[in-house]
Amino acid sequence: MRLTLYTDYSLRVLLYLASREDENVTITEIADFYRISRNHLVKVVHNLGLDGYILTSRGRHGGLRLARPAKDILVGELVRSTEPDLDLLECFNPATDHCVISNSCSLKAVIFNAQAAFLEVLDQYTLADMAKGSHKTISSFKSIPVVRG
Amino acid sequence: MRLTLYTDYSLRVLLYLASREDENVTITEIADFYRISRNHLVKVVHNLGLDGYILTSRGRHGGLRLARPAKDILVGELVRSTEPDLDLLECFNPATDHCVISNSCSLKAVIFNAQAAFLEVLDQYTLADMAKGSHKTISSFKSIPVVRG
DNA sequence: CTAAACATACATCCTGAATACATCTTAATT
DNA sequence: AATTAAGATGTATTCAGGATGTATGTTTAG
Repeated sequence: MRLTLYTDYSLRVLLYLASREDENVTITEIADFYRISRNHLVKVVHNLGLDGYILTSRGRHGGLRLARPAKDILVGELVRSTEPDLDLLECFNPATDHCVISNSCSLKAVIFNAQAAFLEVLDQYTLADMAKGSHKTISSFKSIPVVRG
Repeated sequence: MRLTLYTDYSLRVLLYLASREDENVTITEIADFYRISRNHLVKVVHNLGLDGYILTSRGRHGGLRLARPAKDILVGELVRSTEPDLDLLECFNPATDHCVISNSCSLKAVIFNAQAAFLEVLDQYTLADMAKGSHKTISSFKSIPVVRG
């Protein structure tokens, strides 16, 4: 159970852009900052563009910027759109389901509920929340209050 | 973001055993019932034994049975012990963390919170809850009430 | 002693994520 | 018009880990 680097990078790109709202930032700058593969970032950025999260411009002085205000982008929304596979169990998808007790099994519903809770928490935070808190060290993971503004 | 078949099979084995409490059941019987790889199940079962979920006995008339009452086994507990990797982001684990902003990043905490919510839901269900409901078709995934007995 | 069961260690296959590479298109600058 | 700096796009390769298979050992009832 792990999110792909793809989703991780997507979040980081948006986080970076949020800290530079209304500026043009290049892929190279972001890759250098995080010290991650530029090649991989290229695709991440490309798809963020296709999904409408960022505006890209080619040519000299081109680059990226957020297409929407950071406070209007929910973390959960992004995760849903970048994570390639959200089927925690194969029976979530009729096309991949081979379980013989699938249609009388309560396990599926329970795991699905848990996933819904997971995404609900992510939907309580906006990109702006993240960017704001990004320079405050988190001392404990046990309980982080939801703060909006 | 998906659970391994390993976890899936672990849950199914326990579910099967719960429906046959205090009987000895063989790996072959379970593999045949679910029509899944017996070889894979062998390892699943072996580790369920090591983790104290089931009692195994060799030799003729050997087999498996639950080591504890089904009502005392939480789904969340099992998932935690069978899922090989619960690090949703690489920064969750200092050994794999390469993120340069890791110690000032609020993203980690948010994802961690979401995961906690996920596991909390799973902790609201026991194996007995699952087994009981296993012959009742779930009509909708949207909201399943927690029912205890 | 034998057959039926789990125990255990390797070996292999396969998928998909991660990464690299090459080429194209666009747009600002000169 | 040429150059250059940016993203767009498709293909290829690498690699890890999950899924599965094979073989052999060990235990125990009959």
